Amino acid sequence: MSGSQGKFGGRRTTIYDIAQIAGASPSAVSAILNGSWKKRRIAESTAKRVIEIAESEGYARNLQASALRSDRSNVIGMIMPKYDNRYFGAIAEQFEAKARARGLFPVITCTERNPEFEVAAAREMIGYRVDCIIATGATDPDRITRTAAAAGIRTLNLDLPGREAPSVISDNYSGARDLALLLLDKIGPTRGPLLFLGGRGSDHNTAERIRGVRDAHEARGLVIPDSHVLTCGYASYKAQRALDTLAFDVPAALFVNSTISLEGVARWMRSKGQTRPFGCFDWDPFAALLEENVGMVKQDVTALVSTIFDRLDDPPGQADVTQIPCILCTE
Amino acid sequence: MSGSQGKFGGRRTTIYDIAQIAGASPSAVSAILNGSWKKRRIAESTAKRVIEIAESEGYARNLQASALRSDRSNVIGMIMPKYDNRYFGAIAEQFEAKARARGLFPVITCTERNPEFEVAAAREMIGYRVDCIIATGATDPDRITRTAAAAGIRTLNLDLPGREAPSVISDNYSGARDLALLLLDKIGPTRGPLLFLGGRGSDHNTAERIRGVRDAHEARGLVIPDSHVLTCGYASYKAQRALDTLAFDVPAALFVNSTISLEGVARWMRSKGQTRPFGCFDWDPFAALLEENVGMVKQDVTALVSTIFDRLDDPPGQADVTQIPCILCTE
DNA sequence: ACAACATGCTACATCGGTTGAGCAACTAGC
DNA sequence: GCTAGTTGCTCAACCGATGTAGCATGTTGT
Repeated sequence: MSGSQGKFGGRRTTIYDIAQIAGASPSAVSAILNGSWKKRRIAESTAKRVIEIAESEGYARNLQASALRSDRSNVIGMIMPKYDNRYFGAIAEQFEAKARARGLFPVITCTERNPEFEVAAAREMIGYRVDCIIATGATDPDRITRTAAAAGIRTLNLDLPGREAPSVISDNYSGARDLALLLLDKIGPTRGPLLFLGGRGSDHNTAERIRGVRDAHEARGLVIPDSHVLTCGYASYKAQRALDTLAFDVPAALFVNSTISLEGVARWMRSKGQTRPFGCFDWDPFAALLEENVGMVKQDVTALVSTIFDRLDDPPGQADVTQIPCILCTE
Repeated sequence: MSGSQGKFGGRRTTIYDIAQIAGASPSAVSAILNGSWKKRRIAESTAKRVIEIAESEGYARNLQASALRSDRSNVIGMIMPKYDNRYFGAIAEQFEAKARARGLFPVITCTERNPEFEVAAAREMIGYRVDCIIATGATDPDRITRTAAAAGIRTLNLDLPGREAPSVISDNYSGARDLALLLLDKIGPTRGPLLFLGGRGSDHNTAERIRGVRDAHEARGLVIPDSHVLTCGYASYKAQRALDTLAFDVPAALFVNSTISLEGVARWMRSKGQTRPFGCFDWDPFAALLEENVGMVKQDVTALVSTIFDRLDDPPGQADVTQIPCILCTE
């Protein structure tokens, strides 16, 4: 009853098998089963017969062979850093849904924020002759673009921009400025400046968010000193350690650059018995419920992903950046 | 500067191109570039020369062609329900890491807990001739197994067991029993029974967890009536609605069957201004920090995934179930 | 000097679809 | 009756990599 079926994989059904059974030629069967039969003037009766046989034989088209011959794999690849937060999880789900809706097979691979893995993953995808690669939150998107371009494969950047391919990203500046204003107004003008925590100083989004936070301070007649900008990386333990080893008192409120860093902040608050109102540039349903939460900036994943799929159609050779507004979630 | 490289994909380099440049035959180049050249008596000098040319030409082996010819795709597929929680996110990451460590290319696809999508995804993977499919948390794993078996592809079940392929799952019974005992002891014997909330009554894991919760009650001289077992599904709004429309007072403590359901519980507590200690069979770093949290059962993802990869090696035709102990996280 | 063997390669059929070219058979038009 | 056009199919050359069978050489043994 188990592990039955043709012993060792008992050779899969091919178009030749079906052609034989149907008394037709392999070409006809191929055309019928890939849908191009109407253009090839094949009688509807033949098509019906072949389709029925294919179904009853459990035929599954060999997509490797198909892609090899037609030079269109119908696979779309996505490279992303992690699956461990709601933002990237939501992107993955949306990406799959949208890809399928377009008749493409989605392949996602996660590269742990390691530029070497990013290029390795791109190479692998090139090997499978994907039609397009979307680099999400890539550390070095342009390197991916160049690697892929050498094989004639186009790339698009999501979440973090590159200079050599079109990018779709959030409006980090405005989102961060609005959240910082909210925080500053919450604690009152005399208790600033905020502490900015998390992310990489070298990455575009973090830089833009810092700019937003800076301008928010200025708008309230404050200045955020460099000592208050801790771009300690994304890992949660790094944020916790940064707070633990801070040379001055932890400021009255925190601007946290991702939920991952926020994990470290929350652990710091627990372990020290301290508490600070915070805002976070990122969203998580449970983090939103924490007492100390003042507001979270949720990136508009649906808009980001549908915009990137729109870009899929337009001619290659561009490298513009599209910014999508964020959603500020308070309470 | 952008979109350069051979106009429209300017034909990718093949072994024939390299053979020509190196003054060797395509067979030699093939053998050299796929590593089998040592067995094929090819001079090291030739190998070095070819490898250098391949590198400088940016050669990427066409894995479609390779798989077609050799009938080994080196692709391993995973079907999973969602990416929207830490459990599945962690499984995805571990799966990718382990697959890569074995030289396999991981492909994950998410099916929204829809049995039709599950089979469609399996078919697609069969089309790509994956070497193996791992069905994670599948609604109907046996249907996937049968579909794949018809094409000579083996499957393994993770998280939810099937009857027709080997399964690796958590020890749901013990985990749930321990957590229920913790909750009952927390609120004291007179304030039971608990309310069990979330999941599908039809799924094996939920049934086992209910059995554990039942036995925990019994061990404390209590009985949990059927009215207190609300398997309302996984979506968070369903849990919230179930609490909103409860015909009796919400019990003193809640046993929540997943973090997704817990989102609904947390929202209910906020919206009603009510509060209840809860335990959750699932783990999330922020949920763990909620005031009302008594304990969370964390499934041992590392053990689950490495065990499933061990099963990959043993002979087909089995359908045993391996249970992995859970980790109870308190505080 | 010649068999016996090792060394380093090449030729070619093959995997399973795809697709342009082309061929019968039949119908319509004049 | 003959050409032109349509319909319904088949032929065969691919796509790029793989691996078996085999063919020149060079080396050793007697």
